[in-house]
Amino acid sequence: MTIKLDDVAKLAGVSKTTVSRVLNNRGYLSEETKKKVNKAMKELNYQPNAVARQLFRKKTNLVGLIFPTVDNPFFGELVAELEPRLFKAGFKVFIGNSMNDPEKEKAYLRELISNQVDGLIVGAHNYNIDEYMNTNLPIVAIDRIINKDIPVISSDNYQGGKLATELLIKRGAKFIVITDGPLSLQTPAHKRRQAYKDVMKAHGLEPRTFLINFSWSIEKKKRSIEKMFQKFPTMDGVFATNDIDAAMVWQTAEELGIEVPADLKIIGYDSAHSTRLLLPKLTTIEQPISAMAEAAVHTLLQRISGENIICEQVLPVRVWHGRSV
Amino acid sequence: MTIKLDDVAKLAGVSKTTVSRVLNNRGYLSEETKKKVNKAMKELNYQPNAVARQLFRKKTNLVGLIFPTVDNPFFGELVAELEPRLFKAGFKVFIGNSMNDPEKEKAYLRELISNQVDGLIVGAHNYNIDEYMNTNLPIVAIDRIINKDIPVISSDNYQGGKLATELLIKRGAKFIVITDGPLSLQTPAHKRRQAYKDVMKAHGLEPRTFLINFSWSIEKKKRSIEKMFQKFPTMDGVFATNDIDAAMVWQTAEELGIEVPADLKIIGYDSAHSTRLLLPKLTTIEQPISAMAEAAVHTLLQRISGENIICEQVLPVRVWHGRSV
DNA sequence: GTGAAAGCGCTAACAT
DNA sequence: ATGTTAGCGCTTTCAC
Repeated sequence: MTIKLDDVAKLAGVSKTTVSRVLNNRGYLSEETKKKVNKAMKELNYQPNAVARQLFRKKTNLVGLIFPTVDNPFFGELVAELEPRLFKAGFKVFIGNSMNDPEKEKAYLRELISNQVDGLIVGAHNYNIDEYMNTNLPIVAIDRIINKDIPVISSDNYQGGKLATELLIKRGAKFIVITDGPLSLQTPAHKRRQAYKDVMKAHGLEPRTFLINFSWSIEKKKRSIEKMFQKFPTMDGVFATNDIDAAMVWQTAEELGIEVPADLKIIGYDSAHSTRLLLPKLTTIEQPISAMAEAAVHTLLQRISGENIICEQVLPVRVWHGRSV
Repeated sequence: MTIKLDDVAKLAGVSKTTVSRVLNNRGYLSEETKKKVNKAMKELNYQPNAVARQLFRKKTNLVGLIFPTVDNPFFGELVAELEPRLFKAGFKVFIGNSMNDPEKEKAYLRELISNQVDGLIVGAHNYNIDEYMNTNLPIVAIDRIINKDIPVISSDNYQGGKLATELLIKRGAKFIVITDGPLSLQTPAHKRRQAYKDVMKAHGLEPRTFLINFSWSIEKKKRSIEKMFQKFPTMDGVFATNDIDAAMVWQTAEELGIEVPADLKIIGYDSAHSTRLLLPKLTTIEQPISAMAEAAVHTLLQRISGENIICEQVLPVRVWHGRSV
């Protein structure tokens, strides 16, 4: 049995109200009473029940995070940057890894709403989900379009795609393939592909897309990449829209005896801290993860406090110069 | 204003009790009533308030996860493996990144207890924290000793340290340095160092430890590693107790013109999925992350359901053969 | 089969 | 300066 307010009150010889007042430091209290109550709380090792408070206050100080998986350097770093900022602002964090499964995402959404979270930060890359529409919960999306009313934080995907493609071309690549997820996902990240196409066309080169789904297993991705090499034997450049895929392309090239960057130039995307530490030689587009987290939390807090600012925030990217291009 | 049970009851023309029964599928109900109520719930888009339920039931179906940071391939993968298993078992997940800050860990612990979590999985590597003692909350620790009553899941750290050291020696290294965190942390991972020492001594070699604290910044780690090379100019082997450090050692060696593995052999530890994808050439000790997550969840669920099994579970490790040794 | 009423632990009017 | 009481949204005895 856990200790509750009433137990403390009885031990201190006062009413529940008084204990509550001490707990919340509200109203008039004599020093003596405060001391008595504090002593009783210590003695019983009293911990207030947050659930009861939440019910009364209709505020939980809980924020839900829905992301594909934390087991990916980009999302891992993003969550690691979000969480302490939210904690500092007084929020605890629920996490849900949707693995890009719409059913799981829906389930999370329901659970989180049911748990009365005060807000949501969503970075999962899913198909349209009605549940987002029927709620006036404060939500912020990262790199994802949910609907017009939900603010989106993203990095400059068009610029990133442009920088990547131009760099490959500048270094002499002509047969450049972009690896990307399905277009059916509504994400600003598709601007990377648009930029790629635009730049290719501007240089009189033919754009080619090869599908690699983010949520495929490692084995399936690996087989797909091998197929890509078969399908495009004269390929001399790859723009992979995330670093893990870029690393797998590089690995496959090595297995096939293809020299990087001499025979094949590879550029990735994301450049999370841990990726840069493990594979600094990978040339890649660096997303400002920390700044994105900052913007997301800032915007969410604004929303929670009632400011109904609708906006899209686009943060700058830059090239991380490794040795793969 | 949110829709509550009472609103549904009114619209359906029944009592709260009946709606609650429909919601929980309990007791006798006529088909007709069920239909009426379900219709009303749909119409109002009713979502039950989990907080109110939690207060009544004294069960939250919430589990807290306390880890240093999800922005590290090992912990990221661990959390990614824990979360879906807990979700499947009906639990939602709170996450707290302690960054090995005891104050933050204490704060999390208090918050989570206050939030009435049903259980805790702790993998943060901290100094002793009293708060763990004064609770009879079901807890499972990963690679960490909290007290005798708390089950520990770990991989076979002694065997890992032995395999690593023996491999370095077998390939001809003689001046082998281990990089490790401070001994003051109570973690079974210290057995890696013990195994290293034992094996070195058995081969008549002198063990040498170089401190690299997990929670140092990248820059500080980098400077430390550079110092290590200065301090031990004849070093020909490094056993890094995590892969990120191993990668940094390798990177520094390259900058200094030292050939790996010819002049310097490096072996890491952890071998998370994403690390293996990014840097498959790193020879390292592979922890069975998925099996550890499975064991942790299984044990926690047992504890939550009241079985008071005290146990230490040690799972096997193996060598990932890259090209750095 | 269905409803009225009490209570989970806490807070805040409204007394006194 | 402190206590009494009602109520947050839900579930569950106990009646009918």
